[in-house]
Amino acid sequence: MTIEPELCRVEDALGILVGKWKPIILLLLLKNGTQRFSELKRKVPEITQKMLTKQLRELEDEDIIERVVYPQVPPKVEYSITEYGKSLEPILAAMHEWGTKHTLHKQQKLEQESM
Amino acid sequence: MTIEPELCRVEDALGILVGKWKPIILLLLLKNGTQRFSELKRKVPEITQKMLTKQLRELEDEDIIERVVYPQVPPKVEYSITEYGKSLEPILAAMHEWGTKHTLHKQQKLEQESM
DNA sequence: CCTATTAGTATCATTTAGGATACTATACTA
DNA sequence: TAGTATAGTATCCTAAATGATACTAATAGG
Repeated sequence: MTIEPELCRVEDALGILVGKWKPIILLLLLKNGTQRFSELKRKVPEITQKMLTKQLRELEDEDIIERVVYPQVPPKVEYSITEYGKSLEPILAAMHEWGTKHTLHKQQKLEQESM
Repeated sequence: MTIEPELCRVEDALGILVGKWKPIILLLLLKNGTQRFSELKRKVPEITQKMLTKQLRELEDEDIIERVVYPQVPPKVEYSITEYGKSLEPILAAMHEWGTKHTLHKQQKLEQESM
């Protein structure tokens, strides 16, 4: 296996996770299931509507999440992780595990430096 | 476990992998071991020296790679993955695996749409 | 009739990432 | 003595991501 195709596959996965708000959106949906636009907005107040919409659309375009519009007024739109999207969980789990170790690693480094 | 610390850990890992050239640099070093600056440059000709330097420095700052300078002229600097950096491999592997499936998924989607 | 509600868009501004190009030091070689 | 090689810096510029703010439609409730 040369490096090139391997790189592409890695970057495919990375491309889907990258975006200032995508990880938290995915974690929220994975954890709490189907949620309305306004619920997500409420749980991540720092995000602007424009950004929330944009990140949701991008995830939807990749079939990671599903968008269901109810024909009501005021509008109701629900988002949920697709079965396919759930396949990202091992990656997120691996990152979470690594990140936890990394936090320790950084702390130890700081302690060393201060001695 | 609330979402916040979980998110931070995920973003720590993500932050280290994100950067236009970081994945390929890591894959090259993981695959081929210690390499000089110029070797990396040769294998990734599209990258500018400035960017290569920058990405290498960022990886070094996180202890993912190690930089060894030989006091020679012309200069010789070797880069290698640290033991700690090797712990990123499961993440890269998970991404690679996922990306491979994702490529298939996209192909199937295209075929469906063209029917 | 006025107001709140929801899930957005539209427009503009700012920030961050990335790129192009030129420059450097110093020893070795032709 | 001019040219080459290496691992960078410095400066300027462009493009992409993100943010702030204001706006919309249509209905229900007071």
